[in-house]
Amino acid sequence: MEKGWGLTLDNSDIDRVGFFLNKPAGGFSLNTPRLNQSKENMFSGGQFPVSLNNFREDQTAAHASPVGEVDFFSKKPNDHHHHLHSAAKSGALVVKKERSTGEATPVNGFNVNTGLHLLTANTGSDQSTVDDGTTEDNAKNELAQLQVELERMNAENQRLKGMLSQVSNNYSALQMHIVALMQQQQNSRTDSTREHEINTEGKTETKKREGGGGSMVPRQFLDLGPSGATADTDVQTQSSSEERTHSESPARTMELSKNGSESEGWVPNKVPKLNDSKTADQATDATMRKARVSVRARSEAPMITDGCQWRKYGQKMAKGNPCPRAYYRCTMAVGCPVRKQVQRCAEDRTILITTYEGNHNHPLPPAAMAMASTTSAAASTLLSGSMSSADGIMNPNLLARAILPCSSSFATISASAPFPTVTLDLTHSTNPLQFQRPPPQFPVPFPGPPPQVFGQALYNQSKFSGLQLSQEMELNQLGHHAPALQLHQQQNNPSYADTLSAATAAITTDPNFTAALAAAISSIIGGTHPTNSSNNNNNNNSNSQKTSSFQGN
DNA sequence: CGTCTTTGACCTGCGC
DNA sequence: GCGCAGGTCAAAGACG
Repeated sequence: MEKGWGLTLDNSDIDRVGFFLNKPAGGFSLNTPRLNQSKENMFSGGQFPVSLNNFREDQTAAHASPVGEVDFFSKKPNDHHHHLHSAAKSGALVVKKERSTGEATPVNGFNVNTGLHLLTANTGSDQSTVDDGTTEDNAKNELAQLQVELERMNAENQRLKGMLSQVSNNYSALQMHIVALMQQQQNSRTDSTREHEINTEGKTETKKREGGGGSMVPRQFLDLGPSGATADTDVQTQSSSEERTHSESPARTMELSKNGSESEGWVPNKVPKLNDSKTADQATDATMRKARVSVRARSEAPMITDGCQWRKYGQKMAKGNPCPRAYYRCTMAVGCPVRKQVQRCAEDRTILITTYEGNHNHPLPPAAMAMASTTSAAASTLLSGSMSSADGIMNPNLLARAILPCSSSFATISASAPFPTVTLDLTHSTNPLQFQRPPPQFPVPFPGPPPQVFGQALYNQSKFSGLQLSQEMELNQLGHHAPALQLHQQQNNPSYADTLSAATAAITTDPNFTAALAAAISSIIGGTHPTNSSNNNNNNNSNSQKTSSFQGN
């Protein structure tokens, strides 16, 4: 099994990345390194920057000096009066009114701040006439109330955090969907042109499209992933899929071989084990494995730890690379179709190229959730971005936009491969202009908002890549107002930019962080549906059974 | 003893 | 048809 890997992809890292880099949009500022269950972290995260921070400070002060507080009430009546009066002047009177009207104290910063003033605002010289006995009880009650409020706010904060995450997920999914729909619309307008392209590039493509559902090839994947697209897979497309696979392979493989970096990845040119005896369902299983996600990251370890259990089932010497290519399959469940290939880069052997394929058909531990959603999410989103035709293959640029709205410096779509492949390159230095890697085959502009972790971390770099203008333009085109807000935040808020810079530096210098980011990116590709694996499980349950013979070793 | 890795053999598709 | 390359299988060995 995996042991001693240098890269780890655990959820904590993902969360750290995600919240640190991405979440502040929408007024929230979840820049706490770890938003776990710690109350202090919860509040210091700044979700309620004014009221809660003050509240915590107040409470801390109250706890830190309880004696002084007691002395204040019992031994120094003058001061007592003085403080109470000051507090009343600064708003303590409101607290008393609230208590007099009921137990349900509204949670807002004003009230909390009022409590603070009660304890700290003692600079005045006025005398108070408030009753001592009731005041002491009130203070204790108030403290208890504040503690209750604190707990309640914690719960609320947790709930909001979850809601925010859900909203982010939904937003990403909707964004993908919009892009897909727009592309579909555009495809219908440029159908004739595309036909010409298809005839030019793929000698058998047109024939396949004519032959029974060939145009729906990408749609086959829609039920495989979590993108939320309607599951429209039918058996008709499966045969055509296989047919396409075989017929497209030569030209695309040759084209791919021209790209040095891409050729190092996993570029299969055939569907494994699809013979005549295979059923249509098995063909479906094969097609679901077409879309791939390739991650390039620097690591001295032989393999990145992504939370899943893998079993090595083969190793081969690939042409053009002195480093052997290792083949792994997921062993977390019998019949899980997910496989991955690990190979070191020929030019730079510190770079580890990990290519994932397929969807898990089993629940996954949290640590594996990020990378687990990679393949299925990439597959589904990748292909849902080109729903109605083979444009996902023929027009990789559009496809890339649908999948990875990010800088071309980090993500590329290899449409020359027989199957669409998302390549995430996380090996670059902090200076985005110093990319040693050969230019990506299909640059991926930044059409949409910086999605979650990936976006904000890379968006900063995309600025230097000269892509910002097009990004903004497409932002407007897509009507992504929230991302536009993020953009302005980034531009107008120096601290925000500093945060991004620091994050970028951390990402590019820390291998673990890079790996974590890779996992996060992979999750985001498909909208980061928490139930991704379970969805896939549902979608692939039949597959797992059908492929038992295929997997059964 | 069970699990995993290693590694040579085998299968398949493709180009010539 | 043959050779090449990618991918997979499965027996043998290693390991805990």
